[in-house]
Amino acid sequence: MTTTVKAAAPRRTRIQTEKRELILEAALEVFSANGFRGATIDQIAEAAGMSKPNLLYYFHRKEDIHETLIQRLLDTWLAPLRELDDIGDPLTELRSYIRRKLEMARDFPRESRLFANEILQGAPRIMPLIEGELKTLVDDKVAVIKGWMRAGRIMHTDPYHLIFSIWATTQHYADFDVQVRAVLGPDRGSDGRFEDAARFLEQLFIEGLRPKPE
Amino acid sequence: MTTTVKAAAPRRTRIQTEKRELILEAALEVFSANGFRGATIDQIAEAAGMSKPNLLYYFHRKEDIHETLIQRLLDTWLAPLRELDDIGDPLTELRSYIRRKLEMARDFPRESRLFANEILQGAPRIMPLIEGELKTLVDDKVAVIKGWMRAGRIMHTDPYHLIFSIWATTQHYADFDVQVRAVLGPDRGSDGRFEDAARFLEQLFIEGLRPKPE
DNA sequence: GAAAATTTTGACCGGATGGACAAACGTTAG
DNA sequence: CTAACGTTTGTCCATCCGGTCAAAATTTTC
Repeated sequence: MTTTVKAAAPRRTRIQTEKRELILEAALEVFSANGFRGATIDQIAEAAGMSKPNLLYYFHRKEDIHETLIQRLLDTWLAPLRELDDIGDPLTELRSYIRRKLEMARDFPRESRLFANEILQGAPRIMPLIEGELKTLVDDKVAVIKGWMRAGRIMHTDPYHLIFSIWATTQHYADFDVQVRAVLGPDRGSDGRFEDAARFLEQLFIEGLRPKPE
Repeated sequence: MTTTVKAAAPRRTRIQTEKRELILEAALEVFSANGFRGATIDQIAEAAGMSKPNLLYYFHRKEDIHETLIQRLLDTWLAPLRELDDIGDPLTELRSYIRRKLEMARDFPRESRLFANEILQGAPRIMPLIEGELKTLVDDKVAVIKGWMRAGRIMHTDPYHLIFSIWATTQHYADFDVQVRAVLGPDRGSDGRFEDAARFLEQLFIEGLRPKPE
């Protein structure tokens, strides 16, 4: 009963589960700040409060840590888009999608940067996921958006580029955080920045910039 | 006459000028694809068609190459924003700014990625430039945009976030190119992608998504 | 509480990488 | 022709880094 022939889930002790989690947390910090190549096992080990050989007891190779991290990431990352639903008002749906995505940039900036780092370098380690899972999901949601357009419920434009623009604008606040902060100055704290951004993006996507006739 | 007391521009032979240019071109390729840490002097030397010690004859340290590259980059990079002008129709001005910025993403993707890499890692090497030159320019243009808003010539929103959103959406096509390509599929070549993007962004920024009443 | 299994550590290895250097090789000016 | 200067190369070094290994320390199991 406890043994299966194929791909049994690795049996893990309490310590293994805890330590692996500790390592992944530390690795997220280090990878997102330095990229895969820029991060060293020693750095991760130190951030996790253990020796390098000890870390390598839990993850045999540096790449294994990275891979685990990325695999988890993508689920979290695509969750907001998965929620985009055909029922309800299209503009409201899109507005909430933008808000959710912006909240992810605020609450998980390290995950965003990890992803950005990976894509920037040509996605060497996650190309299959991009071409598979991600593309499928996008195609799916594009169909929904096209439906809205055909019904005249939102403007008629390119749905792919609409999704890209939402990704770009929201992730910008995580990936380019230092630049945003430097330009805005220290006046507004993190909360204020994201409030302003949310307000702005909502208006941009719904109304655009052309002034309404009185 | 040929000697000045302070900081004389380095006197360079013809060969030096040529070879330095060759190295910078090669380094742009390698740095933008691998990040600073991920790039090796050997790779750059090979891409430039010379031996490592020979390369080090022209640039003493890896960082020197990177620094030179980044310094040049910022000028090119901010040129489109510099052109944003108070004269002329605001919507037209913004439209051309977006188009120019998108053209830069298309024509100089390596520069875009070099910049993105640097910011992603916390801008360790160019923080002063961001807080100085870049911020000053942005503040300047924000004033212009605010004028337009006060005059009711464009919608009233946050001008800083407007600029961020233009940066984000346009640079996305350079920095996340592999993802964009993977999602769109191979149907449309580079030209088609950028045409579609330009059309979409123009509509988004000017009109937004809310359908016009008939 | 002893045997078995798991976890931790220190020492070590081989290859990559940034950089130094002196010697050799051109090139040019007098 | 040759001295001076600029350019190129082969060799070498120290450090870093990913990863191994055997032995010690600890925890779990019976």
